[in-house]
Amino acid sequence: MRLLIARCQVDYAGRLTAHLPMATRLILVKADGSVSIHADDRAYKPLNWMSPPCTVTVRPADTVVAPTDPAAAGLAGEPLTEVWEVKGRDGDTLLISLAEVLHDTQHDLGIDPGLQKDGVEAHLQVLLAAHPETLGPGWTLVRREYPTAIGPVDLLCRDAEGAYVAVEIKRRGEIDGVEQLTRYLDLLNRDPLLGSVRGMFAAQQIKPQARVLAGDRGIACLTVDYDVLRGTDDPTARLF
Amino acid sequence: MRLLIARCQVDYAGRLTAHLPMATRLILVKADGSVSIHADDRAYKPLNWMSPPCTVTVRPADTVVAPTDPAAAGLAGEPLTEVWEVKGRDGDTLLISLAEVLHDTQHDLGIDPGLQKDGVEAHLQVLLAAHPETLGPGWTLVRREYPTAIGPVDLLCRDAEGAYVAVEIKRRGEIDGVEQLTRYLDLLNRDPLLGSVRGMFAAQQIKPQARVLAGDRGIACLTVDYDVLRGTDDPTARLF
DNA sequence: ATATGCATCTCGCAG
DNA sequence: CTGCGAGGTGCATAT
Repeated sequence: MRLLIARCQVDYAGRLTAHLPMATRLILVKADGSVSIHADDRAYKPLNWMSPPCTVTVRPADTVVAPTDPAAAGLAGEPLTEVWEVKGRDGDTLLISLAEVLHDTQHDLGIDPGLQKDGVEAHLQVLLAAHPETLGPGWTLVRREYPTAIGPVDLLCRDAEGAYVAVEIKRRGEIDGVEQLTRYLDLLNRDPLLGSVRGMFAAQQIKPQARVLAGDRGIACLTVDYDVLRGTDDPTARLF
Repeated sequence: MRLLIARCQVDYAGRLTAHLPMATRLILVKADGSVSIHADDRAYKPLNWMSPPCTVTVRPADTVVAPTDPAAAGLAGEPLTEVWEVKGRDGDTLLISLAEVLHDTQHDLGIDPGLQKDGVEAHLQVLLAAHPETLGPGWTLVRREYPTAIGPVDLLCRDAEGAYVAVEIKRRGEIDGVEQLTRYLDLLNRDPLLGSVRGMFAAQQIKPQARVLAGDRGIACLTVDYDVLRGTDDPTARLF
């Protein structure tokens, strides 16, 4: 990993065109060849970047600064040291015009062992599939990821009376999740083998608007307490 | 901006729990107080991060390594130098356990002048508004951002026969865009002044599923060639 | 390979 | 402040 602190101007041309005026920024060049440019704020998003795979071509500034060169616009005579041309797989380009390099170091990090996650939607689905009685007394699971023409329903269950219920699971229940479940229900209710299929929207938190929309469409809502569900968890059913 | 290269272990607890085993990584501490941890690959996404506003508390390692401390798990006796506790506004925490600092520099970058963009959906809308005949022969524009109770329709047009057409514009046409247009059409068709309003879904690319759903609802689809449209563009209509 | 959906999404805008 | 949509979304998974 190479760390540069430099005065630079950046021009991106690809799915959009974007321009960063000359200023001091951090430039990260990683071992996979990717490049990103960071300002001194925002933890997550770089100002500009090029995802791997990409290639970096470095040229002395005087060979590229020409009247038609986009990098020449707005420089107002500030001398450049180098111009980097970063090319992505889709032909998009990042032109980094370096005026002054204040810091330049290289570091060998090795491969990262990677992130271990817990608590995402997949895990919620596993837990609810293992404990369908959480959804309603006497409920049983038909199957997880029940297939339809427009994608799988998270859970298909039967209630105590044997009627089918399609369950959509989200970490955060919002309006688009209700829309999604509605589409599934439209399809499932055309299947004569299932008969009438009800819907249930299960999430750790459900936003008021989503709850109203669900109610308007006859879809039941259930807020799930992840920690409680986890407490009833069979250790052999764990994802990790 | 502070740049650290360090052997570290990271534990996040918030909207999910996540764990990074001990390894050498880049730690970025920015002027706004935000913290991010990068591996030597991926241009865009950090392994872990804490968005501002957040606070960093640094403590000597021996004051925090206890049997119940999550940072103590898996360390197998590797000596720590410091433990950083980063707390976010929602009570989420990032625990960074530093074992060895290989590089530590500080840099003053100043505020960034910021990014200038061009070519997004707004521009497509401007271009189509200037050339409604692209949508259909003899079509005219009623107005951009035609207001409804649930938000503005991108374009309201009249076709050659004078009938109203609501146009939803996306860069990439997907299923939720069709849902959005459907909601607008439901409302517009209740307005007796407009009479029957048809729908058109215009995008640079339209996904098969979105096309099928649109067809099922009697909504026309149009794929727009941005470059061709741009070629016919009146320069005075440019956004920038 | 493409397509579909999730994300600690982030970010900006409007009500 | 919340909701909603856009993003050069990135990213993993299933097809």
